[in-house]
Formats: sequence, structure tokens, C-alpha cells
Amino acid sequence: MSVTLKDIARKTNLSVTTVSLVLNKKPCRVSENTRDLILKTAEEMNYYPNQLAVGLVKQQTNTVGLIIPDISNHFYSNLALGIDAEMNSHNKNIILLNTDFDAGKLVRGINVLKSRGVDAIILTAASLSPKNLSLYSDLIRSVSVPVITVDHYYPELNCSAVQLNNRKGAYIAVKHLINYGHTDIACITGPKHSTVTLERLEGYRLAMKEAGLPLPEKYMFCGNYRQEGGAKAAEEILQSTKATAIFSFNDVMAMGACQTLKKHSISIPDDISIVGFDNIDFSGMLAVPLTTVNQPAYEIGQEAARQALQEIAHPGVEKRTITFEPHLIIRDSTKARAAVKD
Amino acid sequence: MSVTLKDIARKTNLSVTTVSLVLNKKPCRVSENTRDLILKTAEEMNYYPNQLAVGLVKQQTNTVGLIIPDISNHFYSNLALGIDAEMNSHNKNIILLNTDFDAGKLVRGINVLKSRGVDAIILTAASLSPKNLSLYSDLIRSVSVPVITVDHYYPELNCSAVQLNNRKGAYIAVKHLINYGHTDIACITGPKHSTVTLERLEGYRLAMKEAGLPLPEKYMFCGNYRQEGGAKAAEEILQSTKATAIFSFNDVMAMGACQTLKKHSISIPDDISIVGFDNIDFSGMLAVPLTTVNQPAYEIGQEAARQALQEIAHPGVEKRTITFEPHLIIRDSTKARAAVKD
DNA sequence: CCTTTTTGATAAAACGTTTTATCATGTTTG
DNA sequence: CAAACATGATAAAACGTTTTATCAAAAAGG
Repeated sequence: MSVTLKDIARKTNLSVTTVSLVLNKKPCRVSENTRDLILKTAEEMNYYPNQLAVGLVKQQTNTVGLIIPDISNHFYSNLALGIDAEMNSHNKNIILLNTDFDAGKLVRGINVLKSRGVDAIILTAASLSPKNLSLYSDLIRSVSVPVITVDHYYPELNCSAVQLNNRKGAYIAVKHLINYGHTDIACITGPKHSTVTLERLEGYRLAMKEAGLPLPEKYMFCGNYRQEGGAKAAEEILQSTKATAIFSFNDVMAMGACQTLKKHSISIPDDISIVGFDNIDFSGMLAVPLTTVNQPAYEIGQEAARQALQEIAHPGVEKRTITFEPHLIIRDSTKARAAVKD
Repeated sequence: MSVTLKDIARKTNLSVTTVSLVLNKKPCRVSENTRDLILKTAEEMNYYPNQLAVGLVKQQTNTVGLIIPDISNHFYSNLALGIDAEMNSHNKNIILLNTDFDAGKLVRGINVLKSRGVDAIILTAASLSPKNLSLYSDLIRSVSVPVITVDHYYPELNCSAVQLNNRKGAYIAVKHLINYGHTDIACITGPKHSTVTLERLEGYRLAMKEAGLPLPEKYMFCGNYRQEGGAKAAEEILQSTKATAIFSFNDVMAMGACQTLKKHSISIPDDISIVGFDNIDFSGMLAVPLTTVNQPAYEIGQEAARQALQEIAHPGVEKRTITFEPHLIIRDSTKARAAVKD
């Protein structure tokens, strides 16, 4: 059992009140002697205030909730690292909830965090679907603490957001392929209900449309933001299209696709160009270094954490939407289209 | 403000006691009517018990602390995922503490977790140094809840441990290089005070000794388990040794080393063979797929979580040491030594 | 009809803090 | 010397639960 205020009070023959006052450095009248005595005994007994009790009375837990789809995904773990770093330097701890891209877990997660009295929630909205957003929005509005969404901005939710300009990211990626002369460009998307997916899809469509290229639905393949999803989608692309370029909605799926292509002895970028999204650490170190859209995960996390801290410290401060602009990192996986092949 | 038991009591004209009893499904005498009424109103008001209060009285928070050096490191994020999955299915949440390999943060972290009343602590001991272990061991023993160390077993700590047989892992890695005819084998270690480092060093030494090879200190280069540390170490290796093979103590540093070698136009494995440790997801997808020692991070995490749950459920259950056996995954980064080069 | 038992519900203490209001002392002051 | 004021400390309520012991009323038993 831990040492409590009462223990110190008993040992020093003082009241709990006095001990608490002194240890919290509250302005109060206490003699030099008793002050020293208390400080010394607390030190000796290695006293740490029980944060459950503190939280209960202060209605502040110095804890923030972090809801994330998949912590083993490099993008999210870097995001988490940025958040943790910022929170840590403000003496806040984070409760990590992994949703596995499951909307049910997300909903339960929010309730869990509420019941744990977190001071704020940082929510990667990846598994929110715009269709039943109104359902979530009631839930999220019922959270009395600041909520910061990362990855996307939902006006309905009426909360601050830190996001990447996904549409632009996708746009420049596809534009790059088009500039290289590609016209048959397949894409590997994320789950259709994810807004991140929808935004990137918009960018893809825009670039294609602008270039006067057709938009056959059968060039869009639904992945899951995981490696094996990318591998499977690439398999389908090979079977049912004559694409010369692939735009994968994230790097992890692009890697899966690379594996499939390699298995079929298809050369990247000679036969097929491929561009990813995220620029995770390893994308530059692949067999064929991956051309990709940069997304500064750590910085996004930091910024989200900062905004959360702001809103905790100054309740009612205005909500902000912070948008990071993407840029393309051109490596070796894309190349000008070979003279018409057939 | 959240809805409390008192709110429900007021609304139903019942006492807090009755409401609590019913909602917790405690065996007690309550009429069918009031039971239904309570259940219904709780549902309507969307009541969730305040976990701070519950934790305070039950002395159980359904929270476990996870202390990790670097969540953005693929090994640790997979470890975290395994732990979270197992904990989640038992309705426990995890508080994540990132130490940045800083022993000071680790110590503070343990105290933080204590004061937050976690039910158990899972501790990756990477930043513990065996030298001042006695210092930590007092601290850790002062934690009244189960502590599970991952990554290493310290008999002094007297707690359960889930570990990889690091010595054997290093041994088979180096043995592999020796079998390939290499004699000048450099290694890139982690921080010298880390026990993981020391164990792997032992394996390296053992393999070299068994083969009758010399052990020049200048063939050991101190890294930091991060990419840039590996890159720097490789730089030094090139300058000051004539090594034909490198054993890196983890994959991430091996990747850093690969970059350095590439920069110097040194071929892997033709000029230098390299073997890593961990087998993180991407190591098979590198420019030169990496030969490495497999370490099942997710499973190690799961097992650690299971043991923690056991010890929470049955205090005083015997401590266990669970050891995973490593195996070598041979890919393309290692090769028989070329005919004597000079 | 009085005692015992059952039924349905509650009061109160506890968990470990914080914080406000109050209370004895002793010390000035007019 | 009484009145006013400092000084050093404390009691008690509050935060939102859980849990034990208790209580009143109704039903059953003799």
C-alpha cells in the first residue's frame, strides 16, 4: 500500500490539511519548522499524491486519451511519439486506445476515456464514416473536454482539427504520374467509408479529370491501409487492368503491392510506376526507393498536442483547424512511361 | 459535467446505494420495478461510472502502465500492439510512457504509474543499467503491483520476465557469418549499459571465441538502436577496420549502416555482409533484403500481458520467466566471403 | 395478537485528496 | 487592560463511487 497524506500527518503529529497545504506550496501560514519537517518526512517516506484522489477533487487528471487505429503503423506510431513528447514536457500522460480501424471500438473508446476523466481526447478519425457521422457527433459533443481530431476535419464535430491536405497530396501524386505520360493509373484506396480515403480519392479524380483522362471505376481498388491489402489489390490490378502506374493511398500498401509485382517479375518502375503516401521512414530504403507524398507525422502529433494543451489551459479558446501542406518526394519507383507497350 | 450515481438517484427517488447495487448487478433484494426503473434511467442518461472514484474505492483501476523506450521503433510498437490487444480483450487500458532510452524518465515513469494506481507495470528494461541496478531494484520492489519486465530478466528484481534468448540470437547470427568464412566481423552494439546489449555481446563473443577468432575491441562500435547511430557506426567501421561482415544489434541500425555503405558504393553482400536483429516488418523489403534474427514482438507483448493479467487476478501467483527462442532468417545481405581480399 | 422472518430499501463509512472556513493562541495596540 | 489583530494550525465538506450494517414495513408463524 502506498504512503498517504494521512501517514505523513500521523508521523509528524500534524493534520492532513497542513501537510497538504505545505506539499502543494499553497500560500498559508506555517512555521518554518513544521514546513521543513513535513517536506523532510514526505521525502523520506517517498510520498507521491494519489492521482485518482487528486483527479477526483480537482476534476483534472493530467491525462489525455489517444485514439488510434493501429499503433504498429509507422505513421501512427510517429504521430503518437510527437504527441507523447509534447504532453510529456507538460507532465501529462497518455492513455492509448487502439481501435484496429473498428468504429465500434472507437465509440466504446470515447466512453472509456470520458469515464476515466481525461482532460482531452486526441482522435484519429480514420475509422469515422461520414455517413453516420451524426451518430458520432452526438457522442463527441457529449464529451465535455476538448477533442482534437487528427487526419481530418469534420465541420459537424465542431472541434479543432490537425490535418494534412489530403486532396492536394493525392493530386500532386497523380499529377506526377500524368506528367510522366501515364494514362492508365490505378489506385489502391483505403476503406471507402474513411474520409481520408474520400479526400484522397477526390484529389485523384481531380488530377485525372483535369488531364482529360477517363475515370473507370474498375481502376480503383479498395485496400485497408495494411500491407496485405496492398498486395491483394495489386494482384487484382494485374489481372483486370492494363495500368502502367499505381497510386497507393499509403506507403504500407505500396510495399505490399511491390511484393506482388516482384513475385510476378514485373519491374518497378520500368513496367509499372508506383507512388505511395505518408513517406514513412523505410520508404526510402526499399529495394526500389518509393516515390511518395510526405506527411509529417511527428509534427502533426506535436501540433495536435499543443492545441489540446491550449484548450485545456484556456477552456473556450477558439477552435482551430491546422492544415499541413504535403509535398511529393520523388525517388526511383516512378518513371516516364515507356513507348506505348503492347 | 458527467452524469453521476447521485443524478440517477435523484431522478428515480431512490438512494445512491440502491442504484449502485443494481447497476453493479450485486445480489441484493430489490423489486423488479425499481430494478427496471434504474436500468432504464441509467441507459437514458448514458451513465458511465467515474473510474477515478471506482479506482479509489476498489483499489483497482483496470489500467496498466507500459514503459517503452521508443514507440516509433517498429519492434516496440508491435510489442505495444500485442500488449494492447490482450489487455483490451480484458477491459484494461494502458498508459503509455515513452522514455527515449532515458533512465531518468524511466524512474520518474515508475513513480507516475504508481501514483496513478495502475494494476500492473510492463517494463521494457532496455534503459536499465546493470551497474546501478540495485538503485532501481529498490524502486521497483517498492511498487506494490506486479511488474513484468520485457526484453530482459533481472534476477535481482524478483519479478516475472518475458525475454528473447538474446545471447543465442547473437550467437547464431555471428555463427552464420563465420560459417560463411568471415573472420573480420565488426558489430554495432547498443548503449553499453543496456543488458540487452550485454547479452548480445556475450553471444557475439562466444561465437568468435568458439571459432578461435580474435576479439579486438576496436571491432565493436557503440550505437544507440537508432538509424542514425547505425549509419555513424558504419562510417567508423569503414575508416578503422577491414571488416568483411557486420553484425548490427538491431535492424534499424542495420538499415542505417546499409545507407552508409550505399553512399560509399560498397556492395552488400559482395563487399560486406550484414546481419541484423529483430526482423521488423520492413527488413525483408529493403534494397537488399536483410538477414536477421527473428524476434516475435507481438507475441512477446501478448505473453507479457497475459502474465500481467495472471498476476493481477491471482496476487502471489508464482513469478515466471518466459523465454522465446530466436531463429535466423537468411536473406540476401549475407554471403560467403569472397576469396581473400586485399 | 405477538413474535419472527422476509422484503425492500437506506445511512454511513471509506478511498485519498483539496479547499474553505474556523479556531485557539499569543501579540499588539489604543 | 480590554480590544484588535497576527499567527499557526485544524475540522469538515466535497469529489463519485462501493460496501457493510441497519432499518422499517409487511408477511408469516405460533
